[in-house]
Amino acid sequence: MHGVASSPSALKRVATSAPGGASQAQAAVDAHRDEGTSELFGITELCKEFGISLRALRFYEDKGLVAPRRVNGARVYTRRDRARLALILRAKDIGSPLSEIKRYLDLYGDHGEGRVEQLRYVITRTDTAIEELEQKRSQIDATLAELRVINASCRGHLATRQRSDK
Amino acid sequence: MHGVASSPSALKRVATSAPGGASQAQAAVDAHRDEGTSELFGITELCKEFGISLRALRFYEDKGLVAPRRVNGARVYTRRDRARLALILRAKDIGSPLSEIKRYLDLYGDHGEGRVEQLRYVITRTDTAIEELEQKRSQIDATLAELRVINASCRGHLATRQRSDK
DNA sequence: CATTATGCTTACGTTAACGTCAACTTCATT
DNA sequence: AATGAAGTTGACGTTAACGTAAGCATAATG
Repeated sequence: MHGVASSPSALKRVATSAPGGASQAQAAVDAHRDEGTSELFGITELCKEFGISLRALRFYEDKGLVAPRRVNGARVYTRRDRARLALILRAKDIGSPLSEIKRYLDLYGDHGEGRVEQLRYVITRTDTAIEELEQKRSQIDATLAELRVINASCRGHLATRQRSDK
Repeated sequence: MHGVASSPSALKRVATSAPGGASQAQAAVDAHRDEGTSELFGITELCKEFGISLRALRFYEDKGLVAPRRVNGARVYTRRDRARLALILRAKDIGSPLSEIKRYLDLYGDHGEGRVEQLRYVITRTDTAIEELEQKRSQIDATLAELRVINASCRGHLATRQRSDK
């Protein structure tokens, strides 16, 4: 419950951030307000949508993970910003520290178009990222196996106890 | 590499903490000194065996996770202390915070072994840990899929570039 | 027009799990 | 006696990821 997947809102996020997320009735109601403006988001809007705090989102900005435009000082997020945020949170749920996430985003980031050097960079970067994730995955598998053994063993002992307690 | 099982020495620990750990030749040499005393360990001894720092072990003591005896102020660990430490580190690798580990150990505490309540605790704890890890695993799988798509796409573009560059 | 509501920035606080220093004491050798 | 290795206890530093509060500006609303 701690350390690993310590985000209590992971499920909620998956649910609410799905392309067809909020109830369609509500979406229809909102539509007459959002018509044509639905490409821009305010900070609270985005935070509610993803279940994070304002402070957190601003913090991500400080760390250079997102860079919304400003209108009278106020942050205005585009669909791309929203997409980046989604990536950030997914990476976070996986357990990556923000520093790593930044590196990941920096390479994926504003790649105008496929400049050859850029392409090579992205390729090697994703290669190592993939390797790392695969390692992580196998670590998780190993731990899962151990946990299952422990769990089963405990259940066994417990059953024995209860039999002998009769 | 972060968050989950972030201990780089996990494997080493498994290897070096095996009952036949240090080279048997050395063990034989030590034997004439340790004969009958081999049940006690110094702090550096234990730390080396488990690949942790002195500071860390003392820290665990501060947190009440271990309580070695003192001989002239110096810490002296018994086999039971060593066993506790092994448990602590295993739990840590799973991702439990020290506070949780303490609760677990307190339950396990002086009551010899397998008290029913402790068994139940371990079972529910591993149950939730397993669920969390499974979620994380599927998240990783999703990200891996995405990364592979990006990677392949980049390789494709790169190939195209090189053909047209000829 | 006064009150909320919302947002911004700056700055200090917090928790976890140690690392790093400094300043000794104790023990075994040389 | 002196040296060096190993141990001890504070005290302060560090990284990550925010939380909380303070103070100020703007914007919407009764």
